[in-house]
Amino acid sequence: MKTIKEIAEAANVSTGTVDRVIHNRPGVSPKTRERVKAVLDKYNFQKNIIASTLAFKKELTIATLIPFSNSSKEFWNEPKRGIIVASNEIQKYGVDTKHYYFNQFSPESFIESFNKILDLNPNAVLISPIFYKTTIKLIKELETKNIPYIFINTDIALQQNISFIGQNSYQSGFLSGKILSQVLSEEKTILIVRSRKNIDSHQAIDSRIKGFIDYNQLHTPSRNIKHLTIESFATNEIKRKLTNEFLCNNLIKGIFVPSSYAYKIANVLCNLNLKSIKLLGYDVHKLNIDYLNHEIIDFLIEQEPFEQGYKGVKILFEYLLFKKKPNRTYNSPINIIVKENIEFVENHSENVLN
Amino acid sequence: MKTIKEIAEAANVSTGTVDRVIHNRPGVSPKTRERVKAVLDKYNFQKNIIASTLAFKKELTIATLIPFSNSSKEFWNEPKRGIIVASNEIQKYGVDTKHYYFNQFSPESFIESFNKILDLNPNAVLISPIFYKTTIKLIKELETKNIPYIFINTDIALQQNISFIGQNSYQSGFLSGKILSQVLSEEKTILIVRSRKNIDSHQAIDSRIKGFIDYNQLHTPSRNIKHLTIESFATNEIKRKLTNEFLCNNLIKGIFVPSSYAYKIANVLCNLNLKSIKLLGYDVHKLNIDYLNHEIIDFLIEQEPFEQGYKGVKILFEYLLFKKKPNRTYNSPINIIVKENIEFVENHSENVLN
DNA sequence: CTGAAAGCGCTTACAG
DNA sequence: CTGAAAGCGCTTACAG
Repeated sequence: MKTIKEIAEAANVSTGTVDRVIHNRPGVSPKTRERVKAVLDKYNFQKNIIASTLAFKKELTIATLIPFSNSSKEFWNEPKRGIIVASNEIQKYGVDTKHYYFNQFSPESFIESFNKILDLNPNAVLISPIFYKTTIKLIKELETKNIPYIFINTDIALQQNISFIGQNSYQSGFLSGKILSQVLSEEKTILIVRSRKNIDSHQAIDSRIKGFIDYNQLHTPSRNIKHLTIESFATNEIKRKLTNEFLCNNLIKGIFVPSSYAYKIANVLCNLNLKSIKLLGYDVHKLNIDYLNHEIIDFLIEQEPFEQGYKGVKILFEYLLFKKKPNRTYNSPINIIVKENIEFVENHSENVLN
Repeated sequence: MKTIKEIAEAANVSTGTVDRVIHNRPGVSPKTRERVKAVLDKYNFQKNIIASTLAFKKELTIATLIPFSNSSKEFWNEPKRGIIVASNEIQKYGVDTKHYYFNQFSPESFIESFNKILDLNPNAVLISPIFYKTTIKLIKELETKNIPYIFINTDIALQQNISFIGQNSYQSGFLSGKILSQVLSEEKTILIVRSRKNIDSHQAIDSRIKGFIDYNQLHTPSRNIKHLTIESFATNEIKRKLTNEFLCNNLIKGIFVPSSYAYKIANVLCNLNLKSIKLLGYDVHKLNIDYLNHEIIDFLIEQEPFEQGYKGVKILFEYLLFKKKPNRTYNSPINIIVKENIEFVENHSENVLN
């Protein structure tokens, strides 16, 4: 491995000039630039990143923006933990991180935090773009400022984000359709429960439902699928509406909840003593885990949210420091979690490297 | 963050002395040592690892020892890839890696490669200790030389390995029991197929079978479970023996293969036109994937083998450079893979960060 | 036992 | 446009 000094000697210039060429900085005559480039290429020069970060004193800053979680029981606590762990790792290499949060049910709070990031003027941004229209509008600011950004968890097509890390929602719904079809014969009815809140914000929910329905149309076409929309996830409302459903239709043997709120349904099923209903939901967090362990919730679909946060920060870090171009998409796995493997869900407990 | 220079000033010594104290090197009077330590503690000094690795020119070497894989289709190709990716990452920080392989059916080849590692005299070793007795014997050499080592994939209790990364085999068998029980009612017979080859080497296989049987005893106690042992995984032998089984016992509706060779059984099931048999095996590799996509294999249990190799190297790296003590055990997840989520298995395709 | 100084491979004012 | 030199924060011979 050649050093800058050796390159400089070979090209008959000073190390300062080599540095200018390597980083495409101005102040080098075209002729010299070409000569140095040729030597650089000849030896396939790779700069020593250790020496580089030691000498480079300007701090790099990465900003992150995800929904806040009130407690470790919630879904968003995992991406948050991934972000924090990655941040601690890259701190050693002189990269600073600032974390911003927003209320996942309030576009206004998203805007507010986003503006703080614009004021900070970081070198790169990680965003969970839950609000479609709001994001589209705000993201332009990053683009005019030439700040690279990455999306996690939710993707928004046609943006200039350098990468996306998250699950293929349609396919996860399709898989959910298969799982319930394996345990419920075709004459059993399945109920899909969603909330209005979700309708406004998460496109992911739509895709999950579409995948679920498509699976059934393909493989169990005669299955009856019913839909239930609730205003919120308030226990009373769920209880009343579910009771109605079961009175009208006692063929319902399975429930598909395409959001992280399966535990709310599970709670009501316990109440109504309907524990044999097969219940499939999304996301591994404390509230869901409790019902999974009692097999009120039978299946959870998991997407390694810790990894989404962790990988997102790491990708930005390598992009900034090593100019490493990431893939356009990193698909999170679609993991099937049941009582018997919940204990080993990645990074769920203290199973963390750093 | 204080620097060594600042600590030196505060303690009224030179930076060399501070360095000696930090690294517990000899040549410092007890009195001075205490004084410096006090200042170090007072400011909670953390050394700048960047500057440290730049100045530290002695190369660190990590050796790895896993079964070789002839092609990217085999299981061991994934831990190998994880090891390579991690090795490339830590190369930047001046850590060298040497990779050794052995034939997973030949203890002799294990010994041969192990001896090469002893000759190399590396700073740390990653091992997949497939052969119980052989490992026990050889590992002592590492201990007398005071070389730290880590196990991946297979654990051997009571050794001085600093960490183990792998799946809980018993629990994975228990989960397999549940999966087949969900899709096969209790009166259906299940066949467990294992090979002699495995009996000699893998304790993991025993644990998987035990877990599988325990689940059934607990939840479907009246289920009939049959055992079939084959000498090798030669197609002809499998075909003959399976034919016998199905002639004698046409209640067999499920097969549990507690190794990565489910594709060999799948091949024969295709031949015999017994595609409706539910077949569950282990490990995601090309040969199994093909049968999973055609739903001849219905389920595969996966353990994120890429991650085992990757994490193993990273843990040794952090142990050597930052003196970071790893957990005793990192449990690999027990992932359920079916046709509908195979595409998104972690790191399966080019879904890799580095 | 202790310190002064050179050096690791880059980056960055500064001078010309 | 270009180079000489100082400096990033450690580590390591070397001298005393």
